[in-house]
Amino acid sequence: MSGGVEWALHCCVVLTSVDEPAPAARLAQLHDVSPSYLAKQLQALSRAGLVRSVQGKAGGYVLTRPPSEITVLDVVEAIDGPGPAFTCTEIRQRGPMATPPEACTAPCAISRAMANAEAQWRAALRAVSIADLADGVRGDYGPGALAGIGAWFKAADG
Amino acid sequence: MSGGVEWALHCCVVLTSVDEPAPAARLAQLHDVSPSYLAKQLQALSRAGLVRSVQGKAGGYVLTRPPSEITVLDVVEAIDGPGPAFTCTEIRQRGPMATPPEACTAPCAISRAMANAEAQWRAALRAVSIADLADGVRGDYGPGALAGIGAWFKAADG
DNA sequence: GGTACTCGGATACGTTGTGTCCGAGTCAAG
DNA sequence: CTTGACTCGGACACAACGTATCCGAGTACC
Repeated sequence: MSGGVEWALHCCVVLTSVDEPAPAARLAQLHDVSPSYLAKQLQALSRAGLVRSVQGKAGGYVLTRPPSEITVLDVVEAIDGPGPAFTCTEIRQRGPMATPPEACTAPCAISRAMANAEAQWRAALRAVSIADLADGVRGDYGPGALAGIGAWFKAADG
Repeated sequence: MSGGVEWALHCCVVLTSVDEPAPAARLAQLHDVSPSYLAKQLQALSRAGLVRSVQGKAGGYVLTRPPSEITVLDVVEAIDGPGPAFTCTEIRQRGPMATPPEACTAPCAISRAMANAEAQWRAALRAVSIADLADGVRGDYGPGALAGIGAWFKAADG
């Protein structure tokens, strides 16, 4: 899985606690990661419609929906792509003992098992929202953690 | 995910219906895939202890356990590696607003959500055995399908 | 003892992910 | 209205992993 997913999720949680647009460079400075590469991930979130970009002097990124309406699965699919990780090549239709195509209307047993497992995975990610993650952070480090980050964004530098 | 997982799973199902050792070249011929590359996957299965290789003139691969004792997860981990797909970089400990290390005894909320989803995925794969896959194939194409493949292995050519 | 067949690891190639850069567009200020 | 500076957006190199291949070591059979 792409490592940029972690960055994108952290950025979404941070965007929960800031009301003004947050520039990509500032988010990169906060997490101490490559600004150029983080910009790429935020562009992907923008294409997926999860965040909205405002340009100009005081521009940046803002969430398009309330955090409770954005699931972790949305972010993962925006970065890694919506396609399933396992792709069936239909090798059962190849070779000397190939299964005839008329018998291949339904996916094979292997494909079904993998698809079912991925469905479970997606369901678990769909059940968690960005708001839930923010609540988890508050529960771990206290309510002041996210508030402090929100205040840091307004300050000149860190 | 590595595409070789599909090949390995198909090979394990086929090995269910053959009692004599099956050479890698023959399995590749059956599936119409690259013999050299399939050999690499079978070597991975051998290292994981799922199959045992017998050398010599009538050599090949055989399952080390009954098919009901080999799970799909075992095969996936043997090919793709046992490590989790999502790896937490602990970026919360970096940057100007870094979380102090003494507060990072437990994984962060994001890491927990991803780990939970992967646990669901693994559980689904662990619940399906190679014997279950073979039963599914028999249910789809009739009992003669796997038996025919077993007979094909004894024949001279296909 | 010879032979032919098998696996096993070491070796190139291609694609995807990673990281970076500069230009187009836009809002704010003067 | 002009200027300016800051923002995003897409296009451009680099690296790592997955893909594909080959030849040598070992073994059972003849």
